[in-house]
Amino acid sequence: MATPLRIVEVDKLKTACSTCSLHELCLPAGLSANELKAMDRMIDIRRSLKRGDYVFRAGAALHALYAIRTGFMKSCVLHEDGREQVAGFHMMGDLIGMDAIGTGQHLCDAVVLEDSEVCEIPLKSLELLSREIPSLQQHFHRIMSREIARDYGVMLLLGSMRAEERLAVFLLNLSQRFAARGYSSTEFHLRMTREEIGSYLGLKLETVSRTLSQFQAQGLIAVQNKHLRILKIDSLRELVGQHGCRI
Amino acid sequence: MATPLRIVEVDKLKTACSTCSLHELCLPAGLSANELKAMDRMIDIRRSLKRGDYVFRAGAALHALYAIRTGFMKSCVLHEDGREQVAGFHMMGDLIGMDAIGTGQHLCDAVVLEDSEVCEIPLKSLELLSREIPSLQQHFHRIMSREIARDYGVMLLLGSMRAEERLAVFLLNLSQRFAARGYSSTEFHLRMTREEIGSYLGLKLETVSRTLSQFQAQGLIAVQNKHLRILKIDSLRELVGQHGCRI
DNA sequence: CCGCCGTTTTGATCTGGGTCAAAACGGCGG
DNA sequence: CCGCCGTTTTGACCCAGATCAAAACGGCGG
Repeated sequence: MATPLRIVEVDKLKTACSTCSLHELCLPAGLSANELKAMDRMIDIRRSLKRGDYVFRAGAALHALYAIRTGFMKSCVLHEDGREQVAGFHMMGDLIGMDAIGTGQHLCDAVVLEDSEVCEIPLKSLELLSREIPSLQQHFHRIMSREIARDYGVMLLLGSMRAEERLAVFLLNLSQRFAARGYSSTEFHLRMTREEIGSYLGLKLETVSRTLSQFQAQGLIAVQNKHLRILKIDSLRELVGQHGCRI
Repeated sequence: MATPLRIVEVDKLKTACSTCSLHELCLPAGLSANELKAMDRMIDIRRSLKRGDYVFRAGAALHALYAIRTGFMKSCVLHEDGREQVAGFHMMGDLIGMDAIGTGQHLCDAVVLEDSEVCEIPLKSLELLSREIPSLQQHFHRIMSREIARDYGVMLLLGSMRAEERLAVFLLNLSQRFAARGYSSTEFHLRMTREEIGSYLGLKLETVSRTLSQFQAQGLIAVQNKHLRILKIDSLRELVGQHGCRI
């Protein structure tokens, strides 16, 4: 919170979607070889970011959307009094910055939690290209829609789940996203602090800590500091299912 | 909750964006006369809906997006156990159904709270036309983005505001939306029950009722049943500002 | 016009999670 | 390798809002 945060450092590097291992997960998913080349021409800046950097800040003008190549970040909306509400955690393959298209101004900070690389996608170019490539257009719409769907899930969580359910949903979501990226679904590092988890889930850090300890005592997980292992994923699912949701 | 809900009744009526009084608020905002005519060809079904009807239901396949011509509705995601979480309230000029583009399936119910008319916008046609009309493409993107931005606001509300702040935000938001549609910003009918307000705000209906009574006792508003008058809008704004947010 | 049923209000009491406090941990810079 | 500072854990206590209960209201169908 009180750590000094550097303004983003720009390393202009040539990027190529066509050679990127994420291109089946990221924006160009499903494009032909030729279409990928067109994407390559559009995305020509890659930025390297260090922990604590901002990708963009609330209030700043929208320059581009950002596709995450590697790393981990959070986006958070800020209270006037300095408190923050984490609106999401983002990892490789995710596209961020879409909140700014409506007004031309970002409404949240995007803060790097683990050294990252992002590809800059100028909105104008994306619009231009998606007029020419229907499957890109469709995929972009799907990505925005999925963000809306995710947000509905978070509302459900914040609006009507108890602390244990929230934590279980959070862990299952991380697990599933790591799995989709080829990592272990049962063992991973939490890149964020208990306070950031709490902010995301509408809980205080003490409650997050206590609930994790409780899950550990119940044999559902093993945590030590940021290292987490899911031992009984089905029990976690049941925990959510009991008073859970259908999404 | 236990009221029997009819499956939507379809009245196929010819619609024309070019003659619709909402076209500066709705999807075709900013289009030329010729472009409006193209929109007219795309939207050829208008549906009349009665209180209690569903525009679409969670799990149903996406057929079209719906632009609200008149009326009022809520969208809600459902728990397995039957409880519901209201994700939003929608009124004329709003576009609903965008949550379904990602998966092709709706993930919430859209329930009519006040007799309504909606225009069906087939997604395929919208995609086709927005490839031809850049300003339509841009406006559609802005609308999706604004939905994301709205969702972030709701997360902030649910994640870190107290009951009074939540209610104040809710009333101010309704006020502002009615004003944008040419209605009074200080006097309007609440189309939803206390329970639905509570669900949206992550509160119980008793808390909503108590907090409204409290606002009334403080002279901030006058409520009788569903009729609401805002007496001191600035005091409401302050209430939010104190521990409030910057969006 | 009456009766019924869903909605709203208000009161009394309870509790999940917040708050305050302090100790233990752990990673990084020197 | 040590010391420091941010993070995490755990305990004790508190309170905003939930829950339970019941009365008042109001609109609609007969």
